[in-house]
Amino acid sequence: MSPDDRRSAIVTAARTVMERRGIAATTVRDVAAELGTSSGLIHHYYASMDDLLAEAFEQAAREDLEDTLSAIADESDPEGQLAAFFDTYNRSDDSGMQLWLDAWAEASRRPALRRISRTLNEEWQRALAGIIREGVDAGVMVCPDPDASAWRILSLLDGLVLQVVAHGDVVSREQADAWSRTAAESELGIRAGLLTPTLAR
Amino acid sequence: MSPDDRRSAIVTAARTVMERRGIAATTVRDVAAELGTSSGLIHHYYASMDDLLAEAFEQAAREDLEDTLSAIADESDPEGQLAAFFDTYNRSDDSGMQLWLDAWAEASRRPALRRISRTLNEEWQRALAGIIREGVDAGVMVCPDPDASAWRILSLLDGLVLQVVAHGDVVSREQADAWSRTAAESELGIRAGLLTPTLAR
DNA sequence: GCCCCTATTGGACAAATGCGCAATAGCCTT
DNA sequence: AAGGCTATTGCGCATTTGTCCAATAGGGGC
Repeated sequence: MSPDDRRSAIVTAARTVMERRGIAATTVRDVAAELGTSSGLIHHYYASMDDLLAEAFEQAAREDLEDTLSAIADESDPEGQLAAFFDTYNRSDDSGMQLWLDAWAEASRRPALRRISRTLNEEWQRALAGIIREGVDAGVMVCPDPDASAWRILSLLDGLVLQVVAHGDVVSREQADAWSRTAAESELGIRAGLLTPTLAR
Repeated sequence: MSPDDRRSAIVTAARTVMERRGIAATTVRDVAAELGTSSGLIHHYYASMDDLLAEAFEQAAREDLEDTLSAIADESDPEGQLAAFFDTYNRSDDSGMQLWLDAWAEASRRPALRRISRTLNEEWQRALAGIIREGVDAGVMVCPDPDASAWRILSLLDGLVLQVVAHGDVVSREQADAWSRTAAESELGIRAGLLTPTLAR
């Protein structure tokens, strides 16, 4: 197997294990077992476990982001883009959010992870702020501070989904989805119900 | 030292280590060293490390909650109670929030921790929902669904403070504070500026 | 067909961890 | 003063972890 393919296979295996066991609990041997190879091979390609974990998290998280960005790009009007944002965000499964919980908790102690986590969070916020700015320019949204609104909408969504993933039934996935859409409608001064899940319409 | 005092001293030491190293990274030996005793003593009082971590987290988190509850109780009108809620929430330092990040991340893997984390989150939400209901009854707040609003306000606050603690300067503490107060004002239909930090008034 | 380069193996190693246990020390009762 | 109960010690054990390294295999260039 070529070095590039091998590196890619290792990262993929690491992602699989990470989603099952969590970032902190992912071990070299787990990844090797998932690959069906030896643990020494992992270190032949990655200098340290931290490097591998950081790269695996980045790839998984960036993939989710790219999914959302491309779904946004498929829509022409700002309202459609915003709806697509919520659709793709809530379509992703719980394991993706569990990864984020791990990353946020570990961020203050692992510099490599913090940088990646922070950068990706900023990109999510930027994407959202961009939609809002377009909406304001097009006159379909009202927002005095798109950056602040983007942080608020994103943080509310994160905070609600966090409850779903960490605690189960305290808040349901559907409530987290519906409540965050409603809050966004109010935040951006758009018609109530406009952001109802496009799948359900 | 009496058993009760000893148990309490162990939990206090565990909290100190937890705030420094994080929940997952707190070891029996760390706690013993913090206490200046032996590791065997810890196991004489706590059957497992998980039990100790759960109890230490519960104590730390409950203390924060009680602080807020008593600050709320000191206020007579709902608006004052809501302002007190934000005041005490934001007065607590980052280490408290770091504990919550750890707890949320570990919740899905440690049953004892999940139960406590979930229960405490529900108590926070109940306290907030209670204030809102009083406000609605008194005619000073408008809210069709106090439970949902409480979850939204709490989750937004958590989501914003999460950014502060995990990533540093992405969002400032002051922004997290101000933005969440503004959102609450809008959510509950109360006058903008009414929730401005009471300390700053 | 031979040889070298590197991907790959499989285990060694030290450090760290939770937990248990036999021995000790210190206090309270009698 | 004696004795017993228990808090406390200090170490040992088994396990798990990241990391490293000498040995092997296998394939592509001469």
